[in-house]
Amino acid sequence: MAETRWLDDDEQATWRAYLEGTRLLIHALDRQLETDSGVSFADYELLVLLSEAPGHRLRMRDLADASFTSRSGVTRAVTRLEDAGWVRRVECDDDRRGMHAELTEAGAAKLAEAAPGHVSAVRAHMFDHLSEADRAHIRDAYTRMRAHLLG
Amino acid sequence: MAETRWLDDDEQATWRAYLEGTRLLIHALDRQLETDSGVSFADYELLVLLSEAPGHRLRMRDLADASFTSRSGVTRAVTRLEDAGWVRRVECDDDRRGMHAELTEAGAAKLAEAAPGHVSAVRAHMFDHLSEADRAHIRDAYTRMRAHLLG
DNA sequence: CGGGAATAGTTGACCACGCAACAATGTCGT
DNA sequence: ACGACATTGTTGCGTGGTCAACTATTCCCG
Repeated sequence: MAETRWLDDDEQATWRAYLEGTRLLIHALDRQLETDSGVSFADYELLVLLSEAPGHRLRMRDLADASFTSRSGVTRAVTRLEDAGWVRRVECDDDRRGMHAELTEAGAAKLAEAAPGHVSAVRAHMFDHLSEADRAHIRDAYTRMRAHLLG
Repeated sequence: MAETRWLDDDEQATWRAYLEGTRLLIHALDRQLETDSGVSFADYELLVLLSEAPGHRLRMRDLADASFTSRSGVTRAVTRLEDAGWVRRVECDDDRRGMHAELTEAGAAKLAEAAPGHVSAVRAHMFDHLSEADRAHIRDAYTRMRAHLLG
């Protein structure tokens, strides 16, 4: 085991700013969505994923993968969204184990209602503070990190 | 209400890469700490904060602020850490409402044991993928975002 | 084919966290 | 000095999440 290479001051500052900024950002977005539209950030993202899928539907499994959460988490989230009337479960006809989660009209409407405020908040809290160069570096860096972590 | 300015493709890509990369990163760090040292990432951060504080102790309130979590969260986390023997509660002598959370010897030892692996993971999953320029942009951008969100 | 292994989704048990309410204590203006 | 108000830490409650176990179904290889 080699000697540990600790973070220098600059790396420390980067790490802390990133962690704390991210925590504050997510919290702010969550509160904005919750108070303005009655949707949590996590649920909002599920609705977005469904809205982008062909036929506005996704297998439970794919929804779990796409949202980077566990399958049981998706099961419960979809039940929640179903109770709210924003999603319905549809059986697969080619796989009798399978279930689709499908966006309802009400779900699409809720998304349309919530989206503008959310996008504004993302701009106000993040993109408005980024230069073109900042954004390019962040995009490329996190794209690499994501690829590495998925590998 | 003005027309919503949606995210363009580049902003979308940035946002998704950042969100997903962050989620994967935190998850990876959490698992590394949990499996190698039996500490959650959240608890690890509390130990770090205490280790950096004068006298290895912090008021509950300050610990909550520094960790960006709620007070009740800190109360329960400290109870958890106390049960593990890594932290002890010490009454304030200048404020009878007050409580200090103080790092124990065992807590310091646990931190010393966990830190190298954690730092290695942070390097492997994040800093190794960042150029000097990437890091500078991320540091500055998130520092601004954090300041804005704290304002 | 047929049967073991893999996969889909759900559920139960458990844990972590936030909010609101609370008692205890401190602070401050008048 | 005293009463209104603020602050501290804890707790009950509700919510949301993971892991492991389970059933039902599908896959695949001998």
